[in-house]
Amino acid sequence: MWIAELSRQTDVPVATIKYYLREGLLPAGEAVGATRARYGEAHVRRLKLIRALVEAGGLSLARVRSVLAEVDEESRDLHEVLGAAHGALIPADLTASDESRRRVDALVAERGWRIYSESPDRVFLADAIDALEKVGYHLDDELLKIYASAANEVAEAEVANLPDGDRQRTVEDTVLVTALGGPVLLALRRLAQQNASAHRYGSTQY
Amino acid sequence: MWIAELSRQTDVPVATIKYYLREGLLPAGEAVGATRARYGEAHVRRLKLIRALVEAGGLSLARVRSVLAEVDEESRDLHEVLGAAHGALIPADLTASDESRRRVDALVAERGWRIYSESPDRVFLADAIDALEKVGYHLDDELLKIYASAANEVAEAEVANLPDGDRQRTVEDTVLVTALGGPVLLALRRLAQQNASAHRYGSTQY
DNA sequence: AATATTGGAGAGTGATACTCTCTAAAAGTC
DNA sequence: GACTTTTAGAGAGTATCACTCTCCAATATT
Repeated sequence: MWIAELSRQTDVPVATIKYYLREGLLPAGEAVGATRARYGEAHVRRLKLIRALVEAGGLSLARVRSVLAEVDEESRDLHEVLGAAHGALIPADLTASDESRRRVDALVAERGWRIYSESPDRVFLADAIDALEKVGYHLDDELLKIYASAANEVAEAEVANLPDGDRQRTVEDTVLVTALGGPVLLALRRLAQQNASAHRYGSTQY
Repeated sequence: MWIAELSRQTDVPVATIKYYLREGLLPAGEAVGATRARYGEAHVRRLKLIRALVEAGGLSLARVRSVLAEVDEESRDLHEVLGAAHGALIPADLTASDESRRRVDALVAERGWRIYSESPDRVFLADAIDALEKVGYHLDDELLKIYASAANEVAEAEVANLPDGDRQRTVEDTVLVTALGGPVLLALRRLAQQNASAHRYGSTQY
């Protein structure tokens, strides 16, 4: 298919597709002469993945680029790739207090989670805890454990639900579930918070 | 205190404080002569709230502005204000398929959650489900229920943990917990996903 | 009197994600 | 075979966001 058809199938303007090609987010099509290139199903899928991560997942193109680089990484163990793709989903320039890092490490150890010790998510979590403390809200251990157990239930179900497929597909699916499931979970949490606050603070009518 | 002191206490540059004043995110100080104004503890707290929402919560200034408008709304019932402040945390221009809206409504009904029927979170959730479907990943009812139950556990604990305080404080705390607790929950979920995928796909070493 | 700080307003900056314009080459149409 | 349309590729332009800088006259401080 030509670029116009790729644009039609994905609802992404031709100019934007060209921009993604230039930026290396989308592999070039198969050149047919100097001013023509053919695109295939792989391009459709890749383009949908990019748009999903950007629009629904709220990722920057820079972050999408890192994620795609990991998705395409073929030399490593699948589990390693999943970890790396995961890492690419979050900001890289984080600092967190030692106190919070210790709390995170203790939590991971207590739950017996198998996590790379250098996983950026550890630092990210410690940083998020710091942000709460900084604004005067202390996240106590009990609440943290409730978060962890809820997170665990969700994650186990998500990973169990991942369709079997080839390696590329599995990595893509994992990235998608992680990036797009987040908004789902957060929306449900806000709904549940509204319900809980209705019970705590609400008048009778709602 | 003068603006320099406000800047020192909050670690926000004077130029940025002036910008927030101009943008109406921060109320003006008490004018003392033509070129001097005094700021107080309320300004420090407001400024910390803004930075927490922007930096840790990842909100745009426009969204922060709507949230603050709701926080300052004094004429309404507390529970209503909480709902509105909640609504201000999410984008406003959403469209979702009828199919997903129905699934959301059914889920809310099944759980017996007390939610305003026009809550923007319903649409937001339906939209997030659509985004997953669009990319070829079907979120089945069982998984959706697991998300909902995990969200419920977290939300109940969060609301129960909210300190007693005056109305203004309660609204601020709710907004903070909602906005800053999100990253915490998502980070824990990613850690739990890594653990789950270690078990499903992992080699022995990690 | 000399120096420093402030409020206020406008202009400038850097990053991000496109979007538009242009050119020469090629493909399709009559 | 002339004419119209489409394409690849690259550069320039645009819109938004969140600051950040500069300047001024009016105070305060030393």
